[in-house]
Amino acid sequence: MNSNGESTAQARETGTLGKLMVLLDLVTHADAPLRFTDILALAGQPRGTLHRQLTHLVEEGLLELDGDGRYAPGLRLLDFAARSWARNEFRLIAEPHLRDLQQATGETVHLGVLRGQSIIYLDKVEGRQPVRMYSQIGNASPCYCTGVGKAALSLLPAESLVDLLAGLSFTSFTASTHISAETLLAEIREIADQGYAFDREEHEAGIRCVAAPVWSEDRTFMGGISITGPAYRLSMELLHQWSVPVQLAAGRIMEGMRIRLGPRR
Amino acid sequence: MNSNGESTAQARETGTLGKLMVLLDLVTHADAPLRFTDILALAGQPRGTLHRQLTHLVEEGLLELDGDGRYAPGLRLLDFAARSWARNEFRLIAEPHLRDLQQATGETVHLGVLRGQSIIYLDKVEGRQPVRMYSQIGNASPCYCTGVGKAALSLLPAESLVDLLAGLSFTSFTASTHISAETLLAEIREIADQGYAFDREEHEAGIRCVAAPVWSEDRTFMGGISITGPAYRLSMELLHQWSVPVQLAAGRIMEGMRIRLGPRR
DNA sequence: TATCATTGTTCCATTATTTGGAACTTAATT
DNA sequence: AATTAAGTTCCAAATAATGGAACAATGATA
Repeated sequence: MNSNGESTAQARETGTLGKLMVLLDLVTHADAPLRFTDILALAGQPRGTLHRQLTHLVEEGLLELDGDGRYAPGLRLLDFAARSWARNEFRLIAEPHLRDLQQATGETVHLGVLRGQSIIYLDKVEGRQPVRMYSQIGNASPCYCTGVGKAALSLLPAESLVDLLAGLSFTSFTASTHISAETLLAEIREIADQGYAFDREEHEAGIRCVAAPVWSEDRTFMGGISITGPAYRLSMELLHQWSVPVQLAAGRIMEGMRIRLGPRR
Repeated sequence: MNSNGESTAQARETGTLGKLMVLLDLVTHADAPLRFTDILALAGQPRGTLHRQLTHLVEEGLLELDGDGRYAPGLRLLDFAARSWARNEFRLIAEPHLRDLQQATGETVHLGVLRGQSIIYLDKVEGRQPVRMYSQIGNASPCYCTGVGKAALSLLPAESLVDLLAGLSFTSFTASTHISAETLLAEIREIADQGYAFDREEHEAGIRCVAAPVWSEDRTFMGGISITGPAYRLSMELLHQWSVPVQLAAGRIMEGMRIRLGPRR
C-alpha cells in the first residue's frame, strides 16, 4: 500500500478530526483511487458513517470523487502544501548551503526532518537535470534506513530514542537494512559520537549517502542533510572524506538559523 | 494576507471538519507563523474552543507549534500533497505532451485545473534552469486573469459560469486585469468559440500567455495548458501562431486520457 | 426483459463530541 | 511585588456524529 512500508497514520485521540485523518491517510496511501466499498472494507466502519465522512472530506476538497465513484486525494492538499513549503523557515535558511554542497560535490543533496517515525524531505538539490518536483520533496521515508533519518535519531535524548525504536516495525528493503532495534541503537550511538551517518545501501540497493544532523534550538526541527549518489561513484572512502563538508554545511545552516531567528530559539 | 488576493476557503457546512479547515486556511494563508492571540482575533471564537481545535490540528500534524508559541503549517501536509501529486492521473497523462510543447517553443508550459474559483497548477515545465519545485506547482491563482483560468471557464455550461462569475471579487493586478463580470463573460464566450485564450499581461505586468482548454470526459478535471513568457519575447502575433500547437497538445492529452482511462469516462 | 445481487445513499433516534463561559495557571510588564 | 496579558483546563449545555435499517440505483444473470 505504501512503497516505503511505513504509514504516517497514528491512532491518536483527536476525536472527529482523528477519524477523518485516518480516512485521508487511507486514500492518499493507496496506489490507486478507491471505490466506496474498498474504503468500507479498509476502514471497517458502518456504511452510513463512512459515507458522510467521505462526503465531508470531498466537500472540503481534501478528497475528490470522480465520475466512476472513485475517491482520490484532493487538489486542495497541493495548495496547502505549496504554502507550507514556500514559507518553511528551516528550508529557506538551509537552501543556499544545500546548493553550495551540491556544487562542491556534484552529487544530489537532501534536507529532511524527523516527524514521528518518518523523515519528511523538505528539499533536494540535483545537478543539471531539471528536478521532477515533488519527486522526493514531501516524501516520507523510514528513519531507520536513511542517512538523514539516522542522523536525526542521533539527536534524540536516550529515552525518546528508545521509545521510538520500540515502536518501529522494520522492513528489509535491502540485505543491509537494519532489522532490529539493537543493532540500530548501537549504530545511532556511534553516529551521535562521530557527528555523521552513512547509508550503506540500506534503503535502496546501489545507493549510498553521508549525512549530518541539523536541528533548531527549540528542537522543533530535528533532521539532517545528506549527499547521496550511486555506490559505483561514491566509495565508502569518498563518503568518509565528505563527512567533513556535510558537517560544515550543517553547522552553517544552524548558524544561519541563530542569526535569522534570534538567539532566543 | 494572500498574494493572490484570493482564498481557497469556502464556508461550507461540513460540521466539525469545516470549522477546522477554516483555521487551517487561516494559518496557511498567513505570511508568517501566528500566535494564539493572533488566531483568536482572526477566528473570532471563544478561547477554550480555539485552543482545543488548534491542539487537535497540531496533534494530527496539520499544524506545528514552535518553541515560541507560533503556529505554522504542518509538514504532514507535504506528505499528503506529494502523494496526491505523484499519482494524479491527469498530470501523468499530460506530462509528456507538456514536455513536447516546451521543446517546440522553448518557453515555460503550465498545466492547471479549476477548483472553485481558483486555478491550481498541477505541473510546470521550464527550459534549462533547474526548476525551483513548488515554485508554481500547487499554487492557487485567480481564474479571471490567467490564460489557463479563462480557458477553463470557457468549458463551463452557461449557468454555472454565470454563478461562478457572480461570486468573484476582482483584484486589479495590472492595468489590463478584468475588473467586471461583464467584460470577462464576453471574452470567455469568445474563447469558447475560438478554442484558445490569451493572458495579455492581466495577472503580472510583462507576462503573456496562450492557453487551450483540457478536460476529462467526466468533467472532474476542467483546466488548461499554456505557454507563458515575457512580453518582449512573446509578441501577440507569435502567441496567435502558437494557439495552434497549444490546441494540438491539448487534443493529444485528451486522447491520451481516453485511451488510458477507457472509453467510459 | 425480468430478476437478483451488489453498490451506493438517505433517515433519524441514540450516543458521543464539541462548545463556550469562567476559573485557573503561567509568563511578561511596570 | 503588583498588575496585566497570554495561555490552559474544566464541565454542564448545545451540537454534531453515529450506526442500524430502509431505500435507491446500478449492474449482472437467466
